[in-house]
Amino acid sequence: MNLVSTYKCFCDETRLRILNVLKNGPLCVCHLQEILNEGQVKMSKQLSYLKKHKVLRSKRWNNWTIYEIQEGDNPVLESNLKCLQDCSQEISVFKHDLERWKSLMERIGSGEMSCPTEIVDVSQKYTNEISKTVSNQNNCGC
Amino acid sequence: MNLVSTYKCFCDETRLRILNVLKNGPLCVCHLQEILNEGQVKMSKQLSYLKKHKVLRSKRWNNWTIYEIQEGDNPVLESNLKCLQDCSQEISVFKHDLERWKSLMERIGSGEMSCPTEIVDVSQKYTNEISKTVSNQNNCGC
DNA sequence: TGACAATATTCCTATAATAGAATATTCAAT
DNA sequence: ATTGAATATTCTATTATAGGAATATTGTCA
Repeated sequence: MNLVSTYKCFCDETRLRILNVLKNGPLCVCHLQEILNEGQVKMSKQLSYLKKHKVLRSKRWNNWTIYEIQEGDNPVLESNLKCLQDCSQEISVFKHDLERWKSLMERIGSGEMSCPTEIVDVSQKYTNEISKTVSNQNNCGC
Repeated sequence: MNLVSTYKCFCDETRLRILNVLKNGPLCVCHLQEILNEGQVKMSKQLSYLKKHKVLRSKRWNNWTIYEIQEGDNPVLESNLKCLQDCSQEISVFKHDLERWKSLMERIGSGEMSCPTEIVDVSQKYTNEISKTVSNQNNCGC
């Protein structure tokens, strides 16, 4: 069943952490490795797992593979991604990952890293948003 | 992580079928066995799995164990149960299970089965509702 | 071309999950 | 007490999953 396959994507901590980070925008494997502080094999495998199950898609940019969330026609996926959004401030692993995501974005924005232009764009968009004060809302008590 | 444990409850077809049926009201193990047409061990184990993970709760009534959905403080659970609701007319296993649920309810309502009073009540409520025409709405395209 | 960076894959092992057969438990009725 | 119905548990075999080490692939650059 297709439903089962979507839920399986959500029933592993590493995969949830990946999704929690990627909902802010696309990233390369090495970025995710750094943010989650996990090994290369683990990361690569879970990313391809999520890709195989149509939750992520990927593209190549030179040496890098950029992964991003594939939204579209899966309401179960959509609704649970929204739930992750609501949870991310309550669950400490998620919060820490997002903090590391922010500092990575700042580092990328400052130009001290070679990195796909698409990711640089994400970081620029982020740094623009901080200037108008980011508000962290959470309505869901999970 | 607690989230993972909730999602694990949704990533097995049998468990999804159980939840799909139980959202109409409590049932005994033997009813679920009949509706899903599955073995006793399989049913009993999946039910206790869902109970262990706080998705179901159970009570005893004579020889029978009545299982029902334990709603309350888990937004992820709640939101995915709602999604099952929306899906149940699109996914044929779910639809067939609900049809078998209906005919079981009618059989119980007609008094030809010995069965916990609580379940009889469910069947009575259901037969009352048919008289005012049941409407099957689905908004979620999964 | 050779070296190197980023990523993917293969091989292997450990652990978890699923479910059937047989058995045990619980409770009511006789 | 014994039987029988409903349910749970144990034992076991099979399959799935996760992730590390080693290796392969892909693409850049000197």
